[in-house]
Amino acid sequence: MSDALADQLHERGLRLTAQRRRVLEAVRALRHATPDQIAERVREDGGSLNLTTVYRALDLLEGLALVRHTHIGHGPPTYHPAEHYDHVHVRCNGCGDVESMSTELLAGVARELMERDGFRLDANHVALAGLCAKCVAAAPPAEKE
Amino acid sequence: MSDALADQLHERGLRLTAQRRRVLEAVRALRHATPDQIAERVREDGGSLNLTTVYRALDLLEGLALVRHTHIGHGPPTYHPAEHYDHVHVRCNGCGDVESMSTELLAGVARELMERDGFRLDANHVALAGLCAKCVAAAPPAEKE
DNA sequence: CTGGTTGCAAAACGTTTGCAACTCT
DNA sequence: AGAGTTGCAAACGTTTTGCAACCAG
Repeated sequence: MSDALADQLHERGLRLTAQRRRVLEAVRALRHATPDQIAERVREDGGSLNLTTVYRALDLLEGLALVRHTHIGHGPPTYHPAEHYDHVHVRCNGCGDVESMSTELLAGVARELMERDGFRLDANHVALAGLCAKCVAAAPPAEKE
Repeated sequence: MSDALADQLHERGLRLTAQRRRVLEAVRALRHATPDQIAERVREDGGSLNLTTVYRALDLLEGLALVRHTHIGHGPPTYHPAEHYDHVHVRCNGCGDVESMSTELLAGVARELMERDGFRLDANHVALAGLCAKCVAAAPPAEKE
């Protein structure tokens, strides 16, 4: 089951360590999490884990297509289990709120880019930016980023 | 003319300094530039300018709607004169190439977000990500970010 | 004159790297 | 045993902050 991990590692001569298992578990438990939050979560669960190791594990897990990451605004990237990656993030520059939407939203754009340029859009990799209804209403919006 | 700057500053009780004028000139000359490049440019032109001041001036100029910035990939943001802000950036995660396209590309998405959620899309603020034709062709693409 | 502005040095932030110690297989 | 892996400390690049000196109005 979770030994998609074990198998994929062994195939490549890599090792299954407690840290890697914990990082993957944390990503799956949190759904949306930064490297920092992942480390913290593992520690709350009684594990020990260096931030450096989290970065290396996430890199590895992304290579194995078990996790994916998204850039939302300026901060650190957020990691998702590969199974829950399929949505577009839309972020308000005013209040910082992030909404998840169906990838459907960008289907037309994806098609156009593919047909015209052969470009394969990764609709989930970066969050769309703008101003939500509330922040549009609130006069000259002091945008954050 | 360029004293949209002077006027706007005075209205708010702020001061027109050589540094602020130089930063705005550099942004206009370069069209696409990071804070670092802006500082360098000013120094090449014989001015002196601290990086800290560039950050503060850009913040200010953005507040005055004279410049705007875009996030392209992981690196520092790029600043544009407000007059040349109107295009979408599309970035390949494989080779890092960035293409500028008409904002038209996202017009449909912008309309949908506005109608459905009252969300005002800022189509230019972040670059769309994906893989260009070349990088799609090149086998298992080792994506960079 | 005097409050806005600058430069410098230092801190903050997220991320990466070198290296010795350690551990999975 | 031996290659892969970890943790630590230090370096990195970008951005922010505190503060004294400065200068535009």
